[in-house]
Amino acid sequence: MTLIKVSIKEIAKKSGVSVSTVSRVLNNSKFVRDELKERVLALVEETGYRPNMVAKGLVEKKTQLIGVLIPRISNNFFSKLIEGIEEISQQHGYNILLSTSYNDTNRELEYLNIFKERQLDGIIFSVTEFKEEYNNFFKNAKVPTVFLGQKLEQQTKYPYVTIDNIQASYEATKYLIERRHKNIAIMAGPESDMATGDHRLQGYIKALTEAELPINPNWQTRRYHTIEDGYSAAAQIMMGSVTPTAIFACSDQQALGAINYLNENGYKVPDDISVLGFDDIDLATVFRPKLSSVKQYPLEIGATAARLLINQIKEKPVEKVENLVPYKLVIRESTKTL
Amino acid sequence: MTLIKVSIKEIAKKSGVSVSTVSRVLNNSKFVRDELKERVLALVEETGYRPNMVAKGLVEKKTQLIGVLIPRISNNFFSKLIEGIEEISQQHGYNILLSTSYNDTNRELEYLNIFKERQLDGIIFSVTEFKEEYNNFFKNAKVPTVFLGQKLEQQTKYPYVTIDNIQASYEATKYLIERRHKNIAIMAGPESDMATGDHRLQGYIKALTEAELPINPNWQTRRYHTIEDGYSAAAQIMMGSVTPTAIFACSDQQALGAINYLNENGYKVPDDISVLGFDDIDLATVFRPKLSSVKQYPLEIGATAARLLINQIKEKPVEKVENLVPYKLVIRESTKTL
DNA sequence: CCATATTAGGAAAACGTTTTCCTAAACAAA
DNA sequence: TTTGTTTAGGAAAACGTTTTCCTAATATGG
Repeated sequence: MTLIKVSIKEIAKKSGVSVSTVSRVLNNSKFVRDELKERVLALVEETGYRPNMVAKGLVEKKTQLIGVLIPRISNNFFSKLIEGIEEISQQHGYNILLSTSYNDTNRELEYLNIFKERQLDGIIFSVTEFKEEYNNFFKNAKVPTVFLGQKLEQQTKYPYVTIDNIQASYEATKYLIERRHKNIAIMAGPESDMATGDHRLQGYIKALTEAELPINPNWQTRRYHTIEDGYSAAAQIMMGSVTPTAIFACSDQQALGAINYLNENGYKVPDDISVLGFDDIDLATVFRPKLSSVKQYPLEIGATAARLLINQIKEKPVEKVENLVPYKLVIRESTKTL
Repeated sequence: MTLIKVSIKEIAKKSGVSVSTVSRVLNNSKFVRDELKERVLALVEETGYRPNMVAKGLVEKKTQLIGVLIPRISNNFFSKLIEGIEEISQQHGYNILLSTSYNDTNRELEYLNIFKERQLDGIIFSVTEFKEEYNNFFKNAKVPTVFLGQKLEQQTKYPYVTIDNIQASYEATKYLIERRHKNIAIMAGPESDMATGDHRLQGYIKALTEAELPINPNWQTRRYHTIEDGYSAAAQIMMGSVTPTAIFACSDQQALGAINYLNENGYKVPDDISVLGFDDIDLATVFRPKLSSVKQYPLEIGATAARLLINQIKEKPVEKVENLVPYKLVIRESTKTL
């Protein structure tokens, strides 16, 4: 801010009191006569003076700033997450410094170092993959931190918030099984993504195993959560001689890509094949057929993370390391009973 | 950051040089002997020392931080915008402080004041409506600023970046006219939104006028850019005795809502009625019919804004106040020739 | 009325940097 | 030699706050 000339000194001089007194008035200490208080306040009003938070931060050793590190912002799940984080943070007087990594390790580490240099009060870090390099940072810098999506390996002291991906996927698969599907494919997240890759795959396998259904590796794909990858994953799955009657896509993006592929290749959804998505994006209900999906509440996840972080910053004890946010299976038109 | 103990003083003491020398080494001034330089650098490496940017900011009077104020982040247009801003900012060593206002004036002003207190180096402000209150702030604080979407009233000194909404809407409407549509409705943004409300409406009227087509107020709605509002706007438009053969929706959200309404009420898109959207969201191609739309490049808009802002911060002269980013009419399946 | 406790408010230190101002050494020029 | 000019690097000021440490004045208790 180039031209914020007025400092606490001016206010002090013009109102004929000391700098300390102005500070006391501003931080409403009770030990100031009403007369002086009014004189100071009048000048603050008149000049439009606002305390310099950089200076304040330097002496108080806190910046009221929290760093949010996510893979990318233009993914609606993450932007809702941010919305939740921002809302709670703002209520508690914190602002957020936004950083996106595109899952690039160097960029992640770079931002973590920037967070350190900038003396941020806390970090919310969305991790998709265990990377050795993280541990090094968190071992040295004792910053209040909340992880999103999953915990960091061996990092038991920091809380994390996520949905129970294994259980959610288990329930979703079980739902399909209960609707008499026996040949169920899964389109999981990429290998690098533990939560939406490994974990959801685990839940799927658990449900199939429990129901004593065969597990067919040809019906498992690991791809990115994009429409294109959903499309190609569906193509791969439908290539075999035996085709599944249901596909469980681990994101709505993939589900939509899959439905596109299926429609283009003469399969009717859900008559020939059911498709179940994950996330329940806003647009799930405007598609035809309306998409069945495992609904997540990213706003709630973000808000929870922010609350946990602020508690840590205020040095309240960490109550729970694992914080699970609910999810909900929403059945619409893209799945049917066999 | 609670436990970043090591400061420049420690480094100075341990390496047996003065604080000034350490600072000089860190900012690679040439007037330091190689021997000392190496000693200092070794200690920096060993201790993992990182300069405190808060202190640095205080003396240098710059924070390397830019404030971004947008209506909401969970709208894909804005999150892409941020992506563009972040990319450029990061390349130039700036971080971004993210603030969302939900178009609430008080919240906007609150954030502007926070930007001031935090001594931000610059502001990118997405404005949808002219509000008197803004001028007051920008009159007093001479901060580098770039406006997004449109200029601030009478605020000629600050650059703004946007697409030419009037022209884009004019061309879109003209396209429909050329396809022999004579009865064309428009679903514009809310009254409060100049750019996607007023401006696009103006372009539409201009095209109709030029083609000497009648302008029917019953075929103009002003609603929010949501699926629901698109749905109800379509309902309103289709209520009259004469129905249009084409609807120009000023957002894809509204277009999708409209298509939903139309489908549910027995109209086929595009056979009975054409629908043209705006924005060209990622999902435009996965809908059936694939959505025709006026494509915007929010990433480019964000990047441009960031570049303009950084130029201002570096005190380069403002070259152009109005900065127009291209758009493109993308015709797919939801519009057809009569 | 005196001793003591409380209150009001100023001076100055502290926060962690950069930068200005010096001084001393080294070197070049006369 | 002497003088002047670079160069290297330390001491200290400055940035704008909060907070600690004082001191003086006032209030309280016996």
